[in-house]
Amino acid sequence: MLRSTILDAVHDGLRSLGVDQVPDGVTVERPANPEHGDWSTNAALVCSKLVGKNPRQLGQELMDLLERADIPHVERLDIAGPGFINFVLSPAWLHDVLVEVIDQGTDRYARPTFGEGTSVNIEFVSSNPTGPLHAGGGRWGAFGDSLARILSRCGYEPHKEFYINDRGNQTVLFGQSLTARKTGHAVPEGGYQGDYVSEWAAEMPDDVDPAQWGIARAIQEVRESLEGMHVTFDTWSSEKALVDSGAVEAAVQTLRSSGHIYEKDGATWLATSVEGDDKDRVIVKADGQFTYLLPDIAYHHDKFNRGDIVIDILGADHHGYVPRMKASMIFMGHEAGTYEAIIGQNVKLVRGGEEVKLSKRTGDMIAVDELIADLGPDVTRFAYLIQSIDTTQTIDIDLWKAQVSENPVFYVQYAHARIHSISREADKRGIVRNELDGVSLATLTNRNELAVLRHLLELEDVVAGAARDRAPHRITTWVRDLAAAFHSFYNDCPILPTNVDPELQQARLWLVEATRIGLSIGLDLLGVDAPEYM
RNA sequence: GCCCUUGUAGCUCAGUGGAUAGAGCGUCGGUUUCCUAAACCGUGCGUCGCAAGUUCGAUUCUUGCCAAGGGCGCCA
Repeated sequence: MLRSTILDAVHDGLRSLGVDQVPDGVTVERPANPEHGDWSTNAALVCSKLVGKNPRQLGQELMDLLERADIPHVERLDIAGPGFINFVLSPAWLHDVLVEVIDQGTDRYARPTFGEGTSVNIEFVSSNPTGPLHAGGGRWGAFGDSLARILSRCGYEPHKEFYINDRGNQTVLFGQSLTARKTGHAVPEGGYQGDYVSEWAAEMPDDVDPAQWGIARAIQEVRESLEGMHVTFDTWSSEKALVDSGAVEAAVQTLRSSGHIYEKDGATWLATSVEGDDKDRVIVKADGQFTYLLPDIAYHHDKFNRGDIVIDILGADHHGYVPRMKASMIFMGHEAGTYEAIIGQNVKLVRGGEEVKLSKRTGDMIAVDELIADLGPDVTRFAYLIQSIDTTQTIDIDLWKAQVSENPVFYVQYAHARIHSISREADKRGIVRNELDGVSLATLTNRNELAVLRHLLELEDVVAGAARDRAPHRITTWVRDLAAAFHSFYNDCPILPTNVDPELQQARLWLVEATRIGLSIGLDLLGVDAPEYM
């Protein structure tokens, strides 16, 4: 990589200027403003104090050395502002990027390797199996599935998992609600009021356990809804099966031998506060029943069989849960940091100018199905993935519906479709793209052409950053930027007309192909279709 | 009271320890005998919530305050 070559040269230069230990803060970065060159280093600013010179002076001396260092593609050096050294490169270095994209293709370009050898278990959605998935829950589906794709691209082996809470009070109430509706009685206190309960009750055969039948019905519904936006799971884990297997008792044994269990007020407590929790937690109540926490501990322990790292994606209302589970996993013998929780902020849904409160129990529902039916899977997923999971999201359904043909998803997809249109038109006109070896990329000098290449160059860093920071929305941002650069290029740089120089035409055809590769990679990571026609 | 997240353009949101803070939508104007106008180009726009600290440099990090949302059960 050219960046590391430049960084090495900077380090060498600093050493010969008397900086023995080059600080970590010395970096080589792409300046935001293209007028500041292609790469830039803050070396003189960071090191000036160490050698007792002012930044401009040190910068000048460093620049003199770098000019003699003969770094490939470097055309010119500038010192600017408080002491930045800017590297202006010949376009040839970006042409190398084009060759790299083409050589490596969709499968191998922008595929970091730092995750190799590590498996990651990602649990997400895991909504209560007592009804359809509401539109807020779709956010976790889109997020989790895309994160898995991104991690996979970085070499990790992701394992996507859905936990079915198919025992406990809620399931009993749900079963009772179904029975009540089926027999024409009132739904019990605290039961489920939604219209779907009546609909499902009508489907329910007479000779079944209502709770278990209802759960299976709900899970089928949730699974199909999520598949409707291309979200799938590798494992659907049953809480009931886990409890029946004796895993809970085994977990208690392990916790007991870890020495963090004690009895108080007739209950059994887990001393999670020694690992950062606010207070200790009850795991077995005075009446002998265990709390929800205990099966959860057993389950999270079990997930380590399917991942070196275990990630939960949880809604903001669960954030208080994280410290107790972190502590519990340490007690269960898992290294600190191998359990990780991503807290996503909630989704607000607005329809007809008013917020719709989502609750299965009261029956106020906008099912994710409904959203997908209105907007289509691509728009729905893109909408969920367009902003950071740390921000509360407001989805105004009327607005998205109205803008269904005029939104960022189509903008990006249109770029991809345009590329295929170019190929089709080239075929029609008998224009053949020659082997890349024989094509002179030096003809690509237009600022829009180079801008496309700069974006392609960024992709590997963007993918790596999205994986490390668990931030799929960075891919969304990148893909929009690449599409914008491509549309500008397309408008400014004709490709197929007869008056285009054949050399340039060939180079542009390859640039178009490289863009196609970039868009395909990005859209695939988001789980959004890359259409050939629009 | 304590904990988590957020506070950036009219709206919805990106972004960054640096050099003039960005995009979409909305406004107004322009571009098609030529590869998809679902596009492009131009136009306006900001005390980056407030205050202090760290730093050569803070919108970005730390602390306090203010505001919004979400949590603080022997519920799950």
